[in-house]
Amino acid sequence: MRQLSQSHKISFSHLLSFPTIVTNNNTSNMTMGDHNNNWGTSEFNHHQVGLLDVPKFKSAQPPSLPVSPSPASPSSYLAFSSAFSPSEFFNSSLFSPSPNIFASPTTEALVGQTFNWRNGSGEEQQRDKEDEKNYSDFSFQTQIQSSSGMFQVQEPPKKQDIWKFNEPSKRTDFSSDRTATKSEYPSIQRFSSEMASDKSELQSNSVPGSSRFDYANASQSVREQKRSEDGFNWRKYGQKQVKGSENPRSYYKCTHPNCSVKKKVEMSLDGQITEIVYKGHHNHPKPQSTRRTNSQSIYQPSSSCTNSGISDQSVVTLGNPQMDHFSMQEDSSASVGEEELEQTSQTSYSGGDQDNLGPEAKRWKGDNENDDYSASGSRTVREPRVVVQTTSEIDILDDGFRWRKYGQKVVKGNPNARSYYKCTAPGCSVRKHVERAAHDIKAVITTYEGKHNHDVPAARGSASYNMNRNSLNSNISAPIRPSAVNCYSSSSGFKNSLYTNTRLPATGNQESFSQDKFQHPGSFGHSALNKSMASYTDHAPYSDAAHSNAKDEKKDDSFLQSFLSKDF
DNA sequence: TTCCTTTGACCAATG
DNA sequence: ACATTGGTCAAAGGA
Repeated sequence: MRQLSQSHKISFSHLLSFPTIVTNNNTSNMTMGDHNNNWGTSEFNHHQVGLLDVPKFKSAQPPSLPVSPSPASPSSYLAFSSAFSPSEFFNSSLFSPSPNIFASPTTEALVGQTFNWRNGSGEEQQRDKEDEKNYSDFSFQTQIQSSSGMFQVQEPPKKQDIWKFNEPSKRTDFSSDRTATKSEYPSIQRFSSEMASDKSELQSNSVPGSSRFDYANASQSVREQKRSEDGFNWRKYGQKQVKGSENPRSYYKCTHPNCSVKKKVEMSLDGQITEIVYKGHHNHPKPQSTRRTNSQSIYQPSSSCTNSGISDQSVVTLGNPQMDHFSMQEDSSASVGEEELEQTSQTSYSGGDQDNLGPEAKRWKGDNENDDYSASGSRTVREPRVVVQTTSEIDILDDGFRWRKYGQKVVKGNPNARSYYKCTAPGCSVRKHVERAAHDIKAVITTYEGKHNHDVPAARGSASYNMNRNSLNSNISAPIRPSAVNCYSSSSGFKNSLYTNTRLPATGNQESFSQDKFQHPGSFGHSALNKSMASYTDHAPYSDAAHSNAKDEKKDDSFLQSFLSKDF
């Protein structure tokens, strides 16, 4: 582990000194034969590696949890504009994948983004409500690509009243050394909350180039820093190495008296929170935040950060530079008050098929079924009924289209969750799902269904956006644009493409359409950084995918319905 | 002194 | 009943 962590060590300046780290440094060493496929392969080593750490950490400290995000300014992170793509960086050999934190291969780089999110400080509930209507419009906008929010209405987890919040890419490591100090973690958490705490502050800080971090102010009181992004104070009471994951799991209790809310957090070795599971509901208001005055000092959001507010009921995932994943869930049944809707989760089942719950989840489920905690003796009386999940529209670098995640599940034969995405273009019913191959975490299987009825969207704000749109012709809008398409899934009609051993699915896919890319560079806001040499050899199957839209739509609906009703 | 994290040990749930 | 695994406790130590 430590060796692994060492391998991740890289200084921030070093990072910046390699702003155009070439993708696909690794060549595929996995053959499609592993899947009985003869698909074109491209290297894909997707992972959620924490990025860019600030050089503040205890040397030689093991990455015990909670690994503390360094108090780097988000702007430092956000400042990764087109000049530097973290995803590209991740493609470099400087990073190795974290096998167990492969949350979503489709949630790639989101750099230099602009956030719009709901504000959530307690005293601003009124404004929250006003903002609420805009909440669905929550969006990430990036200089390279953009994301807009989505809602995902999920049925309550079957036989499960825990909130499981999976944050595949909770944060970004700003430090070069993963061995961050514990005080840094709250910092990053605060970033999330503080981003939410005051829109005006953030906006005022949203000055281009203001990617400055006030380190002096970062070292404020420990207690303050220990407040999590959800606005509550937590006390860690345990840490455990769980099976099946190299990421240790930390257990936290709410420090408020008589409050038995717990959460467990899994964090990858590189410091990224890969999963947060909440249990119970707070029986108290969120602690009065004093961070507001500190927010600016702690983080000076860069220009790419604007803020429309984050609700206290939301959990902000400041993610992985490859993925900014904003997730929010609301417990419609919460009775403590809206302020108590802080518990959010993205149902992401880590394992098991039954109810999509792994043993671990079942344990907590069982606890909740009993409505009490054996340890604390206090009771949890509220259960989430309807979960509304807001996730950023996810821009998929790999194929140029924008995708919205609408589901995730673990399927038989593969412990890795399969992410389901739908093209966000209006009227476009193309879907795809992505999963990491069971046998090789470096391999990602992407399965497409349907045909895009639109051009490849260029990155919003991209100078070439219009050019791209104008230049794209119908031929370019070939059904789908994965790099490798192999076969139909007999059951779903999905078409499979397999990316293997590539750091980014993006590169492989894009490369597969390299000609398009060159002809229409605007199609890929980050294309300049893509130097993937992966080749795509077989487009033919796409013609098979060119079903009629009507057919696809029908299939979409049925699929989605069945999917949601069955698994969500 | 207080509060927190760390961490090994213990307990309980699960298969 | 047993082994495995996850969850929690609590002493020790740090900030």
